[in-house]
Amino acid sequence: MPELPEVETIKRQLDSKLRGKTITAVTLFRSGREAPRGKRFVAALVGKKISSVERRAKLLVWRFTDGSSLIAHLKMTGRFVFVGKDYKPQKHDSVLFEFVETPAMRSGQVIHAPTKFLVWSDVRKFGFMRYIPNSAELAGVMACYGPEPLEARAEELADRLKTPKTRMVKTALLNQAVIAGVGNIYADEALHRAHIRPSRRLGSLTEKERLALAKDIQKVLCESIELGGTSVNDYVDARGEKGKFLDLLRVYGRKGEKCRDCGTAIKRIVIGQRSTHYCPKCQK
DNA sequence: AGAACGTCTCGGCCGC
DNA sequence: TGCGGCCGAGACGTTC
Repeated sequence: MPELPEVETIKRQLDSKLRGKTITAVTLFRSGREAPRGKRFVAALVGKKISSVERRAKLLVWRFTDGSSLIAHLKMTGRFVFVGKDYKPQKHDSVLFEFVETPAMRSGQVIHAPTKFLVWSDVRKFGFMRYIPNSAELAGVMACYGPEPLEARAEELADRLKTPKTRMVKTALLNQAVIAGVGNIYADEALHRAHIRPSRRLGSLTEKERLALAKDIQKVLCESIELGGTSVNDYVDARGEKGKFLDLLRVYGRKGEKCRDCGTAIKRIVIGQRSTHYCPKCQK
């Protein structure tokens, strides 16, 4: 599923196409967790004008001009994809949004002239959308997350990797309250770059190692964003295109293949029920 | 059959 | 004995 670089890619596409537009229709194809209390969800959104689309951790945030917002989490297989006017809903689609540039008024009637269609689909239905009525409530949701790795200084990120001393570093990286937005792929990739084994306990890391890891987290995320993220299985961006970072992965999904640095076979273990990949020679 | 890019909840264990 | 912290297991649909 999308991690920070993939969500960031989608965020940029949504922001560039939806900023300033108004939602004119929301169609639900099935009930589900992604659209709690369907009618109210639709009623809350229709007529809202988007001031910007932002990202926090792996959440997408549509900010509306009236201070309310819509948050969306793609989890493993959620997707926002722009579609054409004659698009036929597919099996796992659940919501279709229609937008107009500016709602034209004539004799007190809103003239519907849709210019954009966006579909939300989710094969596994883990993802969700939630309408947030005011900025205070939104702030509450955001407060659950640790610092944004591309906004915080590396030193600040490194400091968050000190405790609890007995926690495995991989487990800490996956915890969104520690650092926001890092998921399974980029945790493994950053640890390889920093030459640190995923099973190391935080208490065993030197200050130098923590700082190196923090900087490698920032680097790998930036590099992936440049290439539109990583598509392992399902991920596509809002244009329906795959990310191109897959070929640059050094360990994730490369069990048995040679380490690009030393030629040793990449190992796969399980930590915190997540598959974890590392080079037994390069990572101490 | 087993695993999949995320996260939540629950139960058990450890240590103060 | 009580409680917080932490960890692992299981759950959430579906696909390949």
